[in-house]
Amino acid sequence: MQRYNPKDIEPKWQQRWAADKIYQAVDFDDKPKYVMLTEFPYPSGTGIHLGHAREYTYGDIMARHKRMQGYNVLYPMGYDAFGLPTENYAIKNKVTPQSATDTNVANFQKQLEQLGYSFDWSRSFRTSDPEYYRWTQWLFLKFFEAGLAYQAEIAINWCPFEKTGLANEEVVNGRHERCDTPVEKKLLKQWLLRITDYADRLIDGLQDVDYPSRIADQQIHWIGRSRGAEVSFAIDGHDDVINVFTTRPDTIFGATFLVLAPEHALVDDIVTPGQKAAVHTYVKAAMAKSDVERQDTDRQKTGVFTGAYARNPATDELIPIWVADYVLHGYGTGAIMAVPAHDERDNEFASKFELPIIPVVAPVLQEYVPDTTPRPTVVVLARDPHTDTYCVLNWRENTAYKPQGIEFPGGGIDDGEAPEEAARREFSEETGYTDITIDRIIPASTLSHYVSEKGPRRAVRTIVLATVNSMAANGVVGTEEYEKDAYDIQWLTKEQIMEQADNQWQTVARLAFESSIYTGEGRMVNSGIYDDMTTSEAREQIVTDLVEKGVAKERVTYRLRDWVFSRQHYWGEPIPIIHCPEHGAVAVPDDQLPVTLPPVDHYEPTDTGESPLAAITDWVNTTCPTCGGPAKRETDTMPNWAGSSWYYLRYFDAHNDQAFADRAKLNYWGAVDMYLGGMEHTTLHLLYSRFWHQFLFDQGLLPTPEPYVARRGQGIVLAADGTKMSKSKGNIVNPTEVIDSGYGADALRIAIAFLAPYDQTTPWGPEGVAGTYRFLQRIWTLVQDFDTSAVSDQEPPIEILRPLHRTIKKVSQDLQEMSFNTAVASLMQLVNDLYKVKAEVPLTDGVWRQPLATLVQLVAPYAPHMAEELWQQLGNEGSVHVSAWPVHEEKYLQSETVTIVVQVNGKVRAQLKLPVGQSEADVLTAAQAESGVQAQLAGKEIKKQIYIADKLLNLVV
RNA sequence: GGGCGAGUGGCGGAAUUGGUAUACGCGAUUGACUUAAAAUCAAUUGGCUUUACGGCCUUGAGGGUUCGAGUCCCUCCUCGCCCACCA
Repeated sequence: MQRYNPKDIEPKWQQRWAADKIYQAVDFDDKPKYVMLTEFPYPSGTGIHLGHAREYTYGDIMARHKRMQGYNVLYPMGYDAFGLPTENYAIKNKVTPQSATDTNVANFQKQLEQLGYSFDWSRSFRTSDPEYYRWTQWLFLKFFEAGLAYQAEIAINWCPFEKTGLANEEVVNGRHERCDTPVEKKLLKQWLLRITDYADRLIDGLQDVDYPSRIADQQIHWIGRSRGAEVSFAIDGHDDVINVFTTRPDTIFGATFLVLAPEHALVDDIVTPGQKAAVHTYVKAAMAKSDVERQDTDRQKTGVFTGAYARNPATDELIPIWVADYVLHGYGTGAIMAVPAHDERDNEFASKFELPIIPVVAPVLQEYVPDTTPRPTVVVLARDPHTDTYCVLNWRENTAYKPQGIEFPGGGIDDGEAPEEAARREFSEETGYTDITIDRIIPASTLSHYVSEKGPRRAVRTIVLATVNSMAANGVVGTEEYEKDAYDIQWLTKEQIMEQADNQWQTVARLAFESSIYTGEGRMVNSGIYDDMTTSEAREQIVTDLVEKGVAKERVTYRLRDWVFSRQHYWGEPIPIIHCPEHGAVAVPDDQLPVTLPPVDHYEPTDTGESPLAAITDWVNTTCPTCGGPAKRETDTMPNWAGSSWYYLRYFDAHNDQAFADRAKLNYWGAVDMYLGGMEHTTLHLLYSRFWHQFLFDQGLLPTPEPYVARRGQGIVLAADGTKMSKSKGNIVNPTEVIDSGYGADALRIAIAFLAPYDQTTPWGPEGVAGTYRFLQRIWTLVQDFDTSAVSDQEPPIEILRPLHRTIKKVSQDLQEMSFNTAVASLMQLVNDLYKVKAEVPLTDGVWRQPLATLVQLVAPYAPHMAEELWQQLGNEGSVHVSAWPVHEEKYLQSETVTIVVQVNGKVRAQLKLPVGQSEADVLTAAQAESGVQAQLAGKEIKKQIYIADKLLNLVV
């Protein structure tokens, strides 16, 4: 008998599999194809970590399962080798990036092979191979030819640490996502890709693919499509107009001022002489601020008046034009109409600079009666400062017009009366208190309907906040007949009010207490002919009317910006463009691709915003492909995301030197069937590669509109203490060390699979591997104890077949759902069951042969080395990894007896082991015979019984 | 501040989608083997209570629907991730 020693077994089979090429995918095979893709790694100097192992182990399990199910599986692997980390590593270690990449890739390769993954290594490549980036450059030129790659001098995000421009997607909270350096603005001539042209396609395409809603939602949100209107405001005494974008044209009657971004082109034109200095100072200061400073939402609003006015096209009133940095230059038109009553930012700004606030949308608090005349009313929230309580009327019982419970005092505003006067009058009439100070008025802030003696009526309520100065009261409580003795005056805290008030009064209280402004839907007030319309009706009608007047158009805007595609670094694909004084930017012709990186001594980035390539004059100076005259090469390189935007396509035809991939092979392999990767790439790599793919599809270069049929994101592996693994904390788990410590790759793979659901972030318990190693050993022992020479023509007993087939079913189902942890649990359960059976049926009996072989097949995707070894020991031909996946038979799952749970009043009182298919009456009789049930039924009458066949009987007494 | 997700033993986590809560593993305890330890095998392991049979409680907190709720509904608390002045 051999001991289970992974150190012997694992390298042996790794070599054998490579020699036999059993994992090589076959182009144009008759079997159905399946492309299992995991994100290729960046070959850093630190080697692979547990996060890589988790991703590739899941992918490998699925790939192996599909292969055994008879698919022509392509499970490829390569290296995303261009980019700053390698360049930095090379600078630090005084080597070239090329040789640093060679070293790191060799290290990665060794580690990945050690884990026994079934990659088809024959299709591997690095994005930094000239044979590969030749095609990255070729594809870039397709964008260039289509006008989707363009140069522009814009203020871009600049990372001062890595000395390069960045894409919008690489900036998180104003910092570079990779190195956490605060990002600066820098005016540079940049290459950009027009990803915004694909904004709609990138959203709509998500309907045809199987992505988790989390990922799809995040992409949709990132693209940020808003439908609204662009409205022109005429500048007073000026020929120009200011265009603003708004999603709420219904609120235009409440637009009391305009705000321009500091960068807005019209700022200089419209500023009045008196304001020139102030505006200039403000704009200069705003430009100098970093993104971190400008995006700090805790910061107070700042701004300055331009002295100019514009005419609100709805009200025809003149409204002031301000400049403020809370309006972003890059979004919409860089100018807004401010509606301080219904937008929190505008409200904050208006409050600070004392600009008028006019509410135009009122929330509808109660069932609404539109065909009655609205009646202006006040509602008074009067506070006693000594007790911090508010005065309410508590109605004693339901009357014809008032429900029982609390409300705030108040009533109708008489003709010619100001809201403030009405508030004083009503409050004193209803409560007897007379000495109050009015603090704040929230005009026309809610709409509701009520029933009076005159029938249903409608109230537009103005909320009045007041302070009670003295508790002296005149004793008059209610002047109307129906009010007399009908309510009590109470003083309640905010909390008590929120607890006791109905929805209507709660909303009133919330508006008053939180001074929150209403941003939701409702009905129009203070909006001329649009009054009483719902906000959505008004939205449509106002836009229609403004379009007719020629001052507005419907418009869609996006949060997404064009992709800044230039990097000022050495270690990337040179952008294949030649600048000619005569012909401008000219594409490098096909036959001159690739534009290779020149070997250089110094490739440190510069502070000037120029690539280090610019200093290599030999390389830079060239001739124009169009006229042959002297010209210069583009010296910027592509971002790290370029090579990874199409790499999966190259696996379909990795060594083609005539095309990025052969069309027939692209047609055969089609789209990636399952793409597993990290959540952090959702708005970067995943979005970028969908963009490239959609564009290439439109160019007729690809057969499918979307690159990935399905996408899943694996969770992060944390350190044992629940914190993130990091180099600085020294708590990184190295997969190689786990393997070398004696547990082997198989035990590690199962520990990963068993850890948690695949998409869950979870801590790594180092003891887990000890447990899975033990599990493997138990399987190993079963096969060692089996007499491999024993034969039997008998069918194995049902005690073996039932758990076996139950497990085949469960494991197959779980693999389908990627529930790897429960699949492993059920395999462990099976082994436990078999250990019990071996006491009855000795392992020397030949009936064990088939069940053991099946067990080995079931664990093969998880523990490929041990499974292969045992498969051979059991005398099977060929590799277990190309054997046919077992299929369960229902007949073995059926049992003659079932356990029926007996509940009394929903509590379990007994369990009955009964033959299948008993009648309800028989089950009841059997249940009543149980002592535990009898005790509960004693002296009681069964009122109701619920019976679920072969499962449960619940008696209600 | 907004969006999404999650709270189950000492720990990682199960639960057929409304029907025996705590599968499987780790850890712990005990026994067998051993001079001993490791390894292995066998057993116990949610809490309180009872000599025992048993009883009571338990899925973040509180309420609701139901014969029956970890699962559905409402209110609240906590944590994680993503986004964050996007008009």
